[in-house]
Amino acid sequence: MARVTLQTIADRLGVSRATVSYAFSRPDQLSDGLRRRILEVADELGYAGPNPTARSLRLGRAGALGMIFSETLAYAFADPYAVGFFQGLATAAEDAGVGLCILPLPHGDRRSETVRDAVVDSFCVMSLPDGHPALAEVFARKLPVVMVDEPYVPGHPFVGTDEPTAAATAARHVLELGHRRVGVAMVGLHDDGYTGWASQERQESALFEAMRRRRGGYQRAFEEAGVDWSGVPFYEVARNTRAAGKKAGHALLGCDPRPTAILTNTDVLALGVLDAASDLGLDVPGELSVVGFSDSAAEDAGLTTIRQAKREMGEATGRLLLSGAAAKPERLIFPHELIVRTSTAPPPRSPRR
Amino acid sequence: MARVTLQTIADRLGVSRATVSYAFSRPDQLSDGLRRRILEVADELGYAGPNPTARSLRLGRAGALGMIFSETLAYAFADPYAVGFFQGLATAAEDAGVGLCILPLPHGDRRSETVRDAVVDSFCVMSLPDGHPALAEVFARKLPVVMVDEPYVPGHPFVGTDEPTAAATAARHVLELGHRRVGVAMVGLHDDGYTGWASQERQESALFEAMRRRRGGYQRAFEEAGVDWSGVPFYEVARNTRAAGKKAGHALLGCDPRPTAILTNTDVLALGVLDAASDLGLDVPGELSVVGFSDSAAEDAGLTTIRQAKREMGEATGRLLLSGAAAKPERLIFPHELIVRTSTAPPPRSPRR
DNA sequence: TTGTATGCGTTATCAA
DNA sequence: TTGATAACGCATACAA
Repeated sequence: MARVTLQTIADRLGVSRATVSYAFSRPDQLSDGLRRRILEVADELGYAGPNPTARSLRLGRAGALGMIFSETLAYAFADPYAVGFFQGLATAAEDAGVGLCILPLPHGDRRSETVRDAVVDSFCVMSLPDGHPALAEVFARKLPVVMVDEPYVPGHPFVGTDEPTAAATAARHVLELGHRRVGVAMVGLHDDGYTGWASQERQESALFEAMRRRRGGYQRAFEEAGVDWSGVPFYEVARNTRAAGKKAGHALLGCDPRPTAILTNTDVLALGVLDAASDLGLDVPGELSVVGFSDSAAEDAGLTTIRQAKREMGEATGRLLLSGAAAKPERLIFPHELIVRTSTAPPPRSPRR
Repeated sequence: MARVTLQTIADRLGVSRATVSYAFSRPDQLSDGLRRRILEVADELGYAGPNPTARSLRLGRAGALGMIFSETLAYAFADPYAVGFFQGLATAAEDAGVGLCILPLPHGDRRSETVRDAVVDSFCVMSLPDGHPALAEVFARKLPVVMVDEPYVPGHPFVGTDEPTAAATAARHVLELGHRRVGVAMVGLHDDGYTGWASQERQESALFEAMRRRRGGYQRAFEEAGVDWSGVPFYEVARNTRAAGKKAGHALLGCDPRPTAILTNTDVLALGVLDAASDLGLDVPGELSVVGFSDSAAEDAGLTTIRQAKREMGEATGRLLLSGAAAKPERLIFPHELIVRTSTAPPPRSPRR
């Protein structure tokens, strides 16, 4: 009973392969009695049902949507923004009755052909740095692709946020509250593992387009408000974790003069900054204002943040891919919204030193 | 340029299909010049590379691991326990260089053949209620399967927690603190959407094995402590959300006499109970102790809980499936641990009424 | 180093 | 209602 196929069953019953196929895939094309007999024998022989791969080959469809992240999967699933997006994407897949295939990319010197070998009908590519080799592999497959957040490839469908405007909104919020000594903590600019102060040049040459533009939004808001951007302490961290945020917070709060407000490009980082403030006994928002980004972990902590429609973005991406509309190079920019909670307030009148 | 295959390229160059195949899959079997020419023509013709489905059929492997939940995917991704498990599973898939294919199950009257059609080499089945039809569909595929948490199917590999003991540990904790008026809030016993008080009979007939056993652990601890279980108010909710936990909290805290401690079977529910306590102006843990489960959302809130090794469980499941060891009916029970934080304390001396 | 032939397990077409 | 045949696109044993 090594391998039982349609043919095995056909032979056993003295009918043709096609007939057996009908018994499984087109029940209405067969007399009831014969069908029952076929199913019976199939069961008896331990037939596992029509082989999905063969079926897929014949039918020309995989029944699955491929999803690609730049980071390790453990990291991706630890990111509330990504998980939120995921919820939406999964919902779309669910509605269409197709699988959602998460494709790990090789990291370090590990080798892997997942993109080349993935049995999928389309790809969702999220947050890949400029020039990442996986992007070329994806395009080589000549399947529908939707890019999410970054990179934007002209001529291809894209789903994302108006990064500069969203970031500027966050920055303007603290500037309008009256803050003039503002620090910035960002993650996801480069993928070289660097954590520390980032020069203007390093900021501008960020590998990840979305974060690069987000940073540009901060700068623009400062310039429009007539606040000197070059004096803004800018701390970059390598990983989007609370611990990294705390480290950034301590670095920034150690500046002289100490910032009265800190902008971060993720909520997770912002939580870490709050930890640092707490370590130093600083009152938030009395002595320090903190702004997050994406509203993915902000509510309980009372964090002011920029809300993004992560779930809707995921769902839209899925529908684009599954409806075949991904053929057209649509560009879907989802709205964002400043959510003011209790982590921001005007700066103290005479700040402690 | 409808469809370009190996044959198209072979014809164009006047070589055989096999030669072209070699150019892609066995570069060493070919002269460098010919290989380059082939690749060139392939590029020119817009060849997308060897068709993964055909390749998969020929090779007899899919290069993907299938994953099944009982809930909608949006719900699964909102559950921190599931996401934690996922991190581990994804890590294993990543290490093995295979895809992780999430397979939505049909819900409501929706029809879907995802399990039957999934191009995967094995299945991970998580938290399916007893008798769920998807389980039969999975077994019909005759592929390696690992069940996680529930149901346990004798003769098949299983990864889970010692539910009764873990639950008893949680219950014993509050009993040993001196609580005698304890309420219980649980989710995931049935899938009929019911929210409200649950009779003893309804508790015992819970559809989900893990939660049924977890509840049994609570009861056992009470009986061993000589506390009357039948007097324990037991509130059941349909969804694992903070809002549902809050509702349960209000119901339980409305009892007379009011419980001085509440056990919940998820952290998310416990957070909701804390919300309810806050609504009523109850001090935690001064006037009310709360215990969660799984340590998935507990830390910030200072919640006492049972820590489960979700990520390790996911990784172990993946390795079982990917190493081929899933052939043996291994039964991996992962350790749990009571984490005491600041949501539990002895009951008040003379509790308010 | 390259070509030939065959099989992987289905399903669709068309004829009986 | 059922059967024969031809794809689907590829990889491999074997021969040249």
